[in-house]
Amino acid sequence: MMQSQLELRHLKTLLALAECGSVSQAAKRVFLTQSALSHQLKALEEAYGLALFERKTQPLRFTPAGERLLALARDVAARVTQAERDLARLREGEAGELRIAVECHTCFDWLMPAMDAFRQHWPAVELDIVSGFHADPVGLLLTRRADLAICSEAEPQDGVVYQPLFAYEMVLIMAKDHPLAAKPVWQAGDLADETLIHYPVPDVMLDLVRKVLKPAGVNPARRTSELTVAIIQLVASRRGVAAMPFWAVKPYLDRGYIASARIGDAGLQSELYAALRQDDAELAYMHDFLHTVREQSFATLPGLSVLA
Amino acid sequence: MMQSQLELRHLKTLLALAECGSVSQAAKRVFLTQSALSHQLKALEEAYGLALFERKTQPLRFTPAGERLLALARDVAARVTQAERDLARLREGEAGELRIAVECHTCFDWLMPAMDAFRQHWPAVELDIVSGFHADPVGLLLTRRADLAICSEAEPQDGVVYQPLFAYEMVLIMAKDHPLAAKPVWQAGDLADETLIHYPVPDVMLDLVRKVLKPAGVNPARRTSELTVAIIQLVASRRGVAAMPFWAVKPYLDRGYIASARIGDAGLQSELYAALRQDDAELAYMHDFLHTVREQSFATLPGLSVLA
DNA sequence: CTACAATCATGAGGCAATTTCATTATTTTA
DNA sequence: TAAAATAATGAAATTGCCTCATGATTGTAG
Repeated sequence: MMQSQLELRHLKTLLALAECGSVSQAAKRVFLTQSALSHQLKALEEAYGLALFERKTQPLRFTPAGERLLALARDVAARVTQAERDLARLREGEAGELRIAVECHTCFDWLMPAMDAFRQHWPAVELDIVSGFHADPVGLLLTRRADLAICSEAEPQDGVVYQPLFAYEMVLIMAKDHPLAAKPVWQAGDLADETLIHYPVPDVMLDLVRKVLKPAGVNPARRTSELTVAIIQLVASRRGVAAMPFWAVKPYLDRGYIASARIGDAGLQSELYAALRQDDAELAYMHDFLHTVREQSFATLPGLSVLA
Repeated sequence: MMQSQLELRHLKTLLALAECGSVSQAAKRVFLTQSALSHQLKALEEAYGLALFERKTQPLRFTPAGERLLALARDVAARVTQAERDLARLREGEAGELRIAVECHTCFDWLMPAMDAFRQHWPAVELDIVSGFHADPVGLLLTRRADLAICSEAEPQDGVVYQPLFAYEMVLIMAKDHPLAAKPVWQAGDLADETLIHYPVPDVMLDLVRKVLKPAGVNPARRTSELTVAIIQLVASRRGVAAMPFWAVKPYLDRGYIASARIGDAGLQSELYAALRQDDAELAYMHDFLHTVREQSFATLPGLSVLA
């Protein structure tokens, strides 16, 4: 007994498990196999001679013992993170500059909370948003008008490195009484006679157009709006359909304002990357910002998946 | 960079290092080799890109970065210990009985603080001391009049297990103006014409008599006293010499009240073990008590060494 | 109710991280 | 200044963790 010593790795596993509710999902979160986590948890339970979870349920439930260890994990993880931030500041100093270029409207939903959290930890880093929806946010990086760019593809470019943030599914939303509202999966052709409502940005920045409609030669009517809530309202009022991140529309779906459908049989997967200048790639506050974004986003947005 | 993830193992190493002041001593404390710790610390420093210690000094000093990690270690270690205690209570319940048989007078010096700390953590465990200085404390165990016995030797016995506590050196103390006060090492023969002052216990419980004088056939005059301070006073008043644990007399040596000498060329090493009934050997509160004793003792008594 | 999909458990085997060993370098002490 | 103690280093060895492959179990759809 007590053969395997408790390690931070175990606590991180517990945190992932609590967030994901299943061993296999948690495994993806910590970049290990389901098997690895299963072994790890079994070892933990044997070490303490206590059941830590009830596995027969979905999502799995923690026993009181499991809850106690989970509380330790939350507590310790926060302290470790804080200590490592302090070390990074000792190494690189407190100050820096972080101007963020954003090309997607919905990004603000997760960007704002992340920036708020980051500001607490790095008060001396100058945070800024480079607004205006540029077709080429990476260009801003190289011309030093921004230090970090959010983008949906990692096109290799000299002097630029890409850090994966997360992936999610874009769903099609429509009025609840739309004739095709019951159809669980829409194909490109189903959109031919619809009005597509989207943000006022170039087509290359619209995943639905770029990855689905254009390849299929489908070209529906268009209408634009700046605000997410406005788009939702237009959709609910049968003025058209829109493609939105699942996490952005889930609250409206839950309340029954609108209906949603998968786009194509496999669904339309979107990815988000952060682009940085190679020189900045090792800066601690950059890493910490990206870490904060992932942590905040996974904790608050439903349906996210990890991105290698 | 950041190749090796921080683990609790590293934090434990830091704690040992802070307590011992040297890598090789710390290595003994955590039951690893000096080399292992050296590699470990180097990896830590490389992972954070920071020097954590100044090695050119004795005892070694922590840099600000090292201090920060050390603070994390103290903080986290305490929380982990507390959580594991809670788990143990979930597993085995809060209550229990812990009657301690003690055969050595000085033991009370470290036993009392340890019992105080333990009482905080296990309020429902009935703590008691079985007093009277029995020649056979292990007998009390088997007759169930005690649950734990402190003893200086681990004589194998059926149904009894021994847990090492710590080891220390017994030194000879004498008046500062004693003719042999400058002699750094005393041999058995040097005691022939002295008066030996000791606690009123059987000879088998006096390491000096049992391990040194008897084998050499030396039989000095005797005098007894119950109290450590009284013995110190008698020694300082040139009424005789005494053998005492180094940690018990260090304060008096530092203040110059008495002088001390090593007993025999290798010194007289004493060891302390806790004896338990085999049935009780897995009880969490027993383990925790032993752990508390070691922790408290190493933290407060000078010159202790670990015991396999 | 059965079949399929998803999740979890388990044992064997591979591999990488950590430890030990052996040695050299450095610092402290006598 | 020599000797003793402590620390660093590289290579070898061990340990332990992870992955793979597979079987068991649970949940779900037809």
